[in-house]
Amino acid sequence: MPTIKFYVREGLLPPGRLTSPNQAAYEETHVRRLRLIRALIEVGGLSVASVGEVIAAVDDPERPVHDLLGEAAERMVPRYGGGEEAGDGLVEARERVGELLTARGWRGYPGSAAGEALAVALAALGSVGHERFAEVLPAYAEAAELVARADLEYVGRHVAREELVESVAIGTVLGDALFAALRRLAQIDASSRLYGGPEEEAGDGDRCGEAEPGEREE
Amino acid sequence: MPTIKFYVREGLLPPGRLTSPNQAAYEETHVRRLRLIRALIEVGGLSVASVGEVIAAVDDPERPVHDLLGEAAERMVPRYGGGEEAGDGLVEARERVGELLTARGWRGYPGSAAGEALAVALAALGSVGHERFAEVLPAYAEAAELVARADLEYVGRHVAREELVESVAIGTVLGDALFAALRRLAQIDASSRLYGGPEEEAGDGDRCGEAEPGEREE
DNA sequence: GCTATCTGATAGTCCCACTATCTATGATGG
DNA sequence: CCATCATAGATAGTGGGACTATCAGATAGC
Repeated sequence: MPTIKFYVREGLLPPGRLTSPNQAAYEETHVRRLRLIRALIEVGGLSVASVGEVIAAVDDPERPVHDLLGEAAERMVPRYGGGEEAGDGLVEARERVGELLTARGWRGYPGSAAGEALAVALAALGSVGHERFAEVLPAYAEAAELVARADLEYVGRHVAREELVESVAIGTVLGDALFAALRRLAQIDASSRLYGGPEEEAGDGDRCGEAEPGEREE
Repeated sequence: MPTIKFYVREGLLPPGRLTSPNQAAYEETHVRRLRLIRALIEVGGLSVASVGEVIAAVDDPERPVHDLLGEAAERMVPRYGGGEEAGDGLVEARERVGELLTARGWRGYPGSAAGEALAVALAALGSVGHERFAEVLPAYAEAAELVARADLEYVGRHVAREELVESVAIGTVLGDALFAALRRLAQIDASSRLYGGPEEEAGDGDRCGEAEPGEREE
């Protein structure tokens, strides 16, 4: 409950309608909004400040439907402090990003947050000796297109106009987490298949015992 | 430089070989290790503590090649405090994860960190009114397989045995960032294509001006 | 009327990633 | 040889982020 007050203070959550100077009424939308906030923070790993930006975008009625998805997606590139010692392979990486965009026929400018994030990731890979990793970019891009198509299709099928921005925010952030987890699982499977034991690896979760969640206090 | 000392203290970086009580020699491996650390922290968004675990895994010579990939991948699920008020849709989500695993024929137990992460993400999506998002899981899973295959292929082609764990660590963490960026770009393209203007959107990065990196101090 | 509860505001706590200071030792160079 | 200076190692401090606790003041309900 004190956390809620905190979010209100931070502007993430609108204050409840005051029925009297000391009594506020919270409605359905508040609960919904709070769940959104928690999901973005806990699952998406966003900072409170980032959530604020997302919320602002969600609440802005001015957004044209066009580039709204892109814009919203744009706003939530989480990390990257900037890195002043850029030089490294960043310039090259940016070029590579540009090449990829044209090769794929993707609209979008390499200077966008997403493009820059890609360049940073590529540069980081290069700096640890994995410049060849760029070779798998086509496969990654293919997969990304697959996912993006699925996202769009889902949005078109199930999402009302007025919920568009919120859904994009959710899909972008939680989708990342979702896909990351799936990638992990697919990797586990693939590696077990390639290097692994004869056949059996799967089971009902014998080791580690992930079943008990109680591990943190609040 | 003080940061390096800090990492040494935290056990992320081995101390340099002392040539005399006040002079230490750092070699190639140190630089390499430092770059790995920075990449994991800055691009991968891992905490120092998580990096420590990854490093420990990388340095452990006991790991059998089998399940090493999976194990390493397992170790770096970043987020999720645990959440004691689990109940929600988590139980259902776990079931859904199990179904997905069997449907896909993926080896791996739903109770693994990755499986749990997936369940958490699904539950979060459900809690904000997007339970239908599960419908796109097959597409996501397909994409994840694509990516995982590309990863494995890359590893098989370019990575020596003794660098395996490190490469998996890098690939897992930086690959997430890479793919997230690509997904953003693909989404921007797809949405621009669907809702967007007539044809032109791409360009050479006119707005925002991402070119100047200098924004933080160190 | 009395108390328990809620609002809003202010201040404090805890954790994390660093960063600064301090001391002893030894390098460097005139 | 001796003064200056840099460095290793240890200890303590800083700053930011996300909460959390405390404190009036104002009812709501008994």
